[in-house]
Amino acid sequence: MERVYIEDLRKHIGETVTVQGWLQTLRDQKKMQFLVVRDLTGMVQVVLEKAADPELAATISGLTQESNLTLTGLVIDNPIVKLGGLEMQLTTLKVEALAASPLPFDPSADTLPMLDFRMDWRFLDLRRPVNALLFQVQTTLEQAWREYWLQNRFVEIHSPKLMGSPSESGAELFEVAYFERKAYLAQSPQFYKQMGMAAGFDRVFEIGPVFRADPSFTSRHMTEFTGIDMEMSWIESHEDVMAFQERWLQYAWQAVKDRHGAAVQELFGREIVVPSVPFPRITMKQALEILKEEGYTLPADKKGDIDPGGERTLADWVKRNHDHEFFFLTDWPITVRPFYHMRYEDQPEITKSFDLIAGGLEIATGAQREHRYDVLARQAQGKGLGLESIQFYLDFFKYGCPPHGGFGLGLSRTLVVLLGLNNIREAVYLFRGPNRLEP
RNA sequence: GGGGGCGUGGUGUAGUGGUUGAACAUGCGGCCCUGUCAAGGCCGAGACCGCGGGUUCGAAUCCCGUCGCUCCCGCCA
Repeated sequence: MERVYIEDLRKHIGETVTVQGWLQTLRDQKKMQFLVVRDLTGMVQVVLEKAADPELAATISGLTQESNLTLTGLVIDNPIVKLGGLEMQLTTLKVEALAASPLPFDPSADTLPMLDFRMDWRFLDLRRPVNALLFQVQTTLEQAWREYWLQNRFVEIHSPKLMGSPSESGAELFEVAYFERKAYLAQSPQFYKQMGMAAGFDRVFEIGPVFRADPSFTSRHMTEFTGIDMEMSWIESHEDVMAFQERWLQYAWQAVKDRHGAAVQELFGREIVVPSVPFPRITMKQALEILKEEGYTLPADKKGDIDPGGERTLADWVKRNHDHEFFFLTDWPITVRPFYHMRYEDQPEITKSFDLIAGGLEIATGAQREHRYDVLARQAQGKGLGLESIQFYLDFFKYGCPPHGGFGLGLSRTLVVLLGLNNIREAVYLFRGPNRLEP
């Protein structure tokens, strides 16, 4: 018999159907047995009058919580049942897998173990409906982004994650044994997505893993995460990139609201607010003035950078003055930006760059790139980089590469902001950090 | 890499020097009751209080070390 999803049971009142799922609760009474079965779409009460089938009743008595069941029975409307006002009268049951007991923890309990313990048993943690929803939201996000890219003539690329030489800085790269020599895990597809511009692809995007060997112990860092990267040609400035990004984000927020708005409200207690465009833009110069007015003192050694506390203060200011959850922080000084960011002709100390701050969290960084070979080489040297190690990259710009720019955005950080989570480890399938390589 | 906090039955917590034979909730096992529904009732098993050392007549409780977790800063997505 074909499987019916629990959320569709009401369409089958009076029919005998099969559902498959997990035993969440068993109430084994003297004459009756009640099973609460959960699948990805919901929960249903299944009943058996023990006298009607003593053998089946005995099987049910031996079931453990979270066992996998295939159940067939008659769906009946029953307003007395608190769970959806219907129930299934069991006729046959197949135990697909009996769960060991006791469980390390009960995924349906009110009080949850601490995050680190749940990560040890992530597959149990992911059985919680709230987590199933989180990954459905993630799927919708990625689909919407892809739709928007495809509507705008983007091409998807998959760049290598093994690299022969430390490229940008070298400090934050993982080293791996590669036959007789060393290789490095890519900490960004930056160079390779720019190659797509030199290749004449005009616009490319990539969704892929990114590795950072930073020993960071915070609620927003991981050593491996999924990067959302794009690059577009023939732009006039980083403003074109921001204008694209805000509409691209707006489109995805709308898709999540349309498809999961009600569920997110119910399980995360959060309303999805589709942001208006354009997002507010604040230059670094303005930001420093705002922080001064707000009475926020930056640490002395910031060299024109803004710390997370400053970013949150600015986010509050934007919320108050523009009623917006997002803002672009633009025009960063060259001291805190990589060599490939383009600089203003009339302000050589300032880059045509931006960060996107959402809910006080930095979720993306972008810029117009320097596409002129000579200027790029000079800027690299100015940063103290040896040209030999990046010659393959510089070559991209030697034989005609159009003006271009792009951004990199963190997938899990975006989910943190979208769903109002307090730790990035809640937002990722399996967390990787300095002390976490398992499971 | 720097700083703060925490570490008690499976899980979440209480207890901060002596009526502690370490408590409570939940989970687990057994029994009872019941068309139940976050079910209810009774009984039971389960921790030598992360680990090592020290102070003290006496340490889960104080001190030192160590390991683990966590948050903040730095760095970034």
